[in-house]
Amino acid sequence: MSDLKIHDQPAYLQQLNEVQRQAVTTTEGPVLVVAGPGSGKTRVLTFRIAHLIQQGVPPWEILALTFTNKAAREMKERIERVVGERASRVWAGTFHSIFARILRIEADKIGYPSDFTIYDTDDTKSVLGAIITEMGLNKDQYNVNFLRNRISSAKSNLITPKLYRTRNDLLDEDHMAQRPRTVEVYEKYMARCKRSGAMDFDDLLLRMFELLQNHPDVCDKYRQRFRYLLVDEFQDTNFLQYAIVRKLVHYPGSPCNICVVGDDAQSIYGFRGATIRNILEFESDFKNFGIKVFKLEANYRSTEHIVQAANELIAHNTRQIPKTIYSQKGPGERIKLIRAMTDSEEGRRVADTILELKNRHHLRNSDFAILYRTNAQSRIFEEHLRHYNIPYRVFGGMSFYQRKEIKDLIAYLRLAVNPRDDEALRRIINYPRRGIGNTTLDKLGNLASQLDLTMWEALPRLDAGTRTNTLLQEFRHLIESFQQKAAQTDAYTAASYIAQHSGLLKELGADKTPEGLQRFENVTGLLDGIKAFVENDVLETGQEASTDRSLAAYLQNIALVTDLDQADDDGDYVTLMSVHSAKGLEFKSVFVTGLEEQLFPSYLSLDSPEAIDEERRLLYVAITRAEQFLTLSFAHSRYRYGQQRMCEPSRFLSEIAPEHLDQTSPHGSLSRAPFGRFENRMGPRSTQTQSAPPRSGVSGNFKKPRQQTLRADPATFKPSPPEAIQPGMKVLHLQFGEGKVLKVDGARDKRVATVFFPDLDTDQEKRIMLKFAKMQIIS
DNA sequence: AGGGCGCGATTTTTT
DNA sequence: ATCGCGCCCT
Repeated sequence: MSDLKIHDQPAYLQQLNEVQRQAVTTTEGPVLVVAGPGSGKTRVLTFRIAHLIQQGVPPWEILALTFTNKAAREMKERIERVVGERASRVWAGTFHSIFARILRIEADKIGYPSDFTIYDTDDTKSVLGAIITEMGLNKDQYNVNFLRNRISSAKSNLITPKLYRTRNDLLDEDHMAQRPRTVEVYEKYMARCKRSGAMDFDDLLLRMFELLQNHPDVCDKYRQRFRYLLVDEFQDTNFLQYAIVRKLVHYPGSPCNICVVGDDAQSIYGFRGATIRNILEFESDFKNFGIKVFKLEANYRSTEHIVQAANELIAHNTRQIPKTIYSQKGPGERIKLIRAMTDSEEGRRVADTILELKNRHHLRNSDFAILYRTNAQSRIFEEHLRHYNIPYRVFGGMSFYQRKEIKDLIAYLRLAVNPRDDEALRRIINYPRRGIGNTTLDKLGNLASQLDLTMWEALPRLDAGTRTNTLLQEFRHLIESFQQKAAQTDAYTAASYIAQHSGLLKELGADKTPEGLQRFENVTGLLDGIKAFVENDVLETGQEASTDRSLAAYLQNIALVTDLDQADDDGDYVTLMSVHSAKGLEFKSVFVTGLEEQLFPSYLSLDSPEAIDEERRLLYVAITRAEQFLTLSFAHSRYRYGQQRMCEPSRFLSEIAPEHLDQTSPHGSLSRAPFGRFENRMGPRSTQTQSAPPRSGVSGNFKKPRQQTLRADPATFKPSPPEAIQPGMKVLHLQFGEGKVLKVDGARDKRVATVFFPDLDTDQEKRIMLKFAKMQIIS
């Protein structure tokens, strides 16, 4: 901050160090930002976008691609803080959601309906299962998980079925693996998805690439449109994602305003196709466009021992971008090492250490994270935390949207929007049971592939005997009535009609076991979420006003959302998660556990140097999550697969200089007094979504306002017509109480009022979409 | 059509 | 140990 011209600069630029500032203000031409952990990466990215807008770039000409919805949301929020509402016009989102949006617009050009269905991993496996059954293949040999991986990685490397056929190396591999017909499965799979009007996650990328490749006019349109392109976590991109990015910016005469931000040392998703080469070779790829490289090496997160240990560790990797991360926070404490005899002792001592640190440094539960390589390790920590009454929350595991009952209802909803969705149909044609058994289903499947139709289309042509025919016809009428509802009413009306008339609610309601009750609640929770989607009148930060409240719109919203995105951050609990899930997070105190050979590094990585390097990066990520206190732990024996096994300390431990480690026993006088309230999740393997109903995909924030004096009574509440609402008026909002209208902008359906609600304790200023507003004018 | 039993697998995971 | 799946029996 020694720049003399500092006072001439906008406030946001003054919050940056020299390198960061250059990375933000070098707006033209290709830029690579190598961002070490805790180096202010997100700040650079968001300020850069804000800066572009301040410089007069129209927000809609900026495309920012991320990997998670959470990252995209945070980015938009932070941009809005600098440039205000204009932020909502920036195209910021995940690769998948942005491309889905474009593909829906351009759907007709690639022979898809614009309301195409998005298949998740389960749907994909189910399609593959049907194909191998139909082809009469052995399902151990042609294992669906293998096939899914193989196809996914082919797509991620831009290998279409046609190209696959020409690739002798791949065909040979399949032959050697006794799976010579893999390419046929791949072809059939693609054809089926197309026929069903469905795309899987990889297709969203592949079809995007093909759209740009095969339609020069469309390609030009988006090249013109997105004059400025930014990519977050670039080290996690796969070949296909990079190919799309290149397509958009790498062409003769391109202004080539692309900025990629990432850290090769934090590339930990190689197993799902991410290729570290993208970032390593980015510089040479854009040399001709005059690329500038900025390295953010100042770490504002962690103390010196932690940063240096991380540096030493990662120095053992080959192939990396040279950089030296240095701490800005003083030496701090040494890294504690726990050597335990057993996994159970490890658990106990981690819990002990948490109590001790809480005591000595006045930390909150939420300042702690326990990280592990595999999710199976969480159980022991849970037991010990429970024993000490330390509240905790386990991340990972089954998400809300993966639960069977949720997927069942969603399958009905999907079918109502797109009856060609074979996977949805297969899932619910006989659930709840309506006498359409496997025999009939097989016949239907065979007929469909014979006629090259979807099952829905083949349904009326199937003759399965008088009795079954009647049942099938009833089913058709049922779905047709759902289709009608979906087309004519809003998402909630349609969904509750469907939940009721499909018999799903009745079926679930009949089960009075605790699990059955939970399932019923999950489904009603989903319906509540849909209701919130329909009634939602609050325009979230960075959101564009959208007035579509149809079932189709709802499904499009949830298809690319996980409930990890909506993890509520209130509550004081210790975080338990895998190292992978911890990426991007930070905690005052971090425990990295199970540092043993075969576990961390994983036994599956032992025979490949590249895989070991990725494990090392994984540990690098884990270590650099810690701000002040880092504890590493391992056990000499551990139960694995029901057997107690001896284990060796991880090789990675010896790669950290002993001077950073504090190996003295942490046990002085330890208070065993229980801290915190007992508020653990119910079961040992619970997830963070235990009881929380999902929030609407569009809006999120439904914090209940405090009960205050001026609260609307739903019984007497009469919403005023939206047209009547004008700036300066006092209004009563059904949810937020009394408020004052500050301004109204937008036109017709998209009118948005900015209202100040004094009764709320946070986010008092809300942007309310008047079309859906539940507000009554007081004066 | 559904329940029960036995066998095999079991890193990490956004979208 | 634990869970999911597939097969077989009722």
